[in-house]
Amino acid sequence: MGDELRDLYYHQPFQEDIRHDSSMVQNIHMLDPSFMSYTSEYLHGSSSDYITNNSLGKPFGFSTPSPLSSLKDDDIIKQDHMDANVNYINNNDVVGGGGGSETPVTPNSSISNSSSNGDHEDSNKKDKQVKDETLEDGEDASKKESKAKKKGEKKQRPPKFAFMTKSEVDHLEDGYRWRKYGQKAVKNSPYPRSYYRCTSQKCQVKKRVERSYQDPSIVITTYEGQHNHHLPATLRGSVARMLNPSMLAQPSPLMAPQTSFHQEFIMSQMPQFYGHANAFANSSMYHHQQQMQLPHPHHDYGLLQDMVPSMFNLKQEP
DNA sequence: CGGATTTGACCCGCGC
DNA sequence: GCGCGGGTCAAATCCG
Repeated sequence: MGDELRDLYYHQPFQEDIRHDSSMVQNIHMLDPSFMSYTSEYLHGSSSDYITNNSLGKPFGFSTPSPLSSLKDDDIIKQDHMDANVNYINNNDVVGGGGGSETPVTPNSSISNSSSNGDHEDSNKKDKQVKDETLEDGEDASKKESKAKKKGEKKQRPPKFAFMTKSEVDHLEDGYRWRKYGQKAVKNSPYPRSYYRCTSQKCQVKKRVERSYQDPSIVITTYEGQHNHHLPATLRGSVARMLNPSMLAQPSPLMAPQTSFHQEFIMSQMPQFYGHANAFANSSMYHHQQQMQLPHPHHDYGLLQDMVPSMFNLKQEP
């Protein structure tokens, strides 16, 4: 992975809280890139703007519309088909963990620079709000404004990070407070997709939760954006240690405390905003197909940020 | 009563 | 241009 790419990486607000339902959660499967095809705008609308930093990308083989179809409890995820619009970078750092040190985590910066993604969301929201609030005389102007904004460049979206969790509960505790703001039926799936927004003021982080129709025991969670605040005080004590240290602005092991907890990180899905789409569309990594034995939960593969360093690599504001 | 959830309507981007 | 699907809004409703 080139430096220029890494520099563009956002820090990902990933946390996995297995506190309240730890007995039910058996495996945590980091999501495969093709899964992200369910976010049509994400993939289709900005395909060229994203690069998946996915160490396991190529082995994720899903020929059906749902990449989860082949998800198995035996830790193997396959992929034989990927959305041609999406480009994947095979980040060996993730699995090997050896590259983790290359992208040091800067624990405190997630708080100060989170405005980057919030801006996008804010602008999007503003477009709508302005439209609504100025129906009388400002409608034209607002429309023009929003159009002009989109004209030049495609709408940028915050970084996303998705993962699969084997769980009986849809909405996993992750230490933050969320307010549900929508629910939509998922095409070809009996299970709806729920939309959540962080309840913290000015925090634009969202997450989507849906259940795999292929394997209803699997919950797919997609985070979007970065939290610009600490964990809620009431949750910090019990959850903090399990979460991304950068979210807590203090170093703490992410995975280590969970050794007693049976879980598996199977994949990483790291969409990135980066215009190297075509560069990888035909790459061997992109087309490489093979099964990969995923890390066993009992193996010590270190912190998540070691596995997926780019996830925790903050985008630095100039 | 205030905050969270539900749910139908609406907006937007994309493909045909 | 139109239809479809994803995402969001916001009024109504629920609930502690």
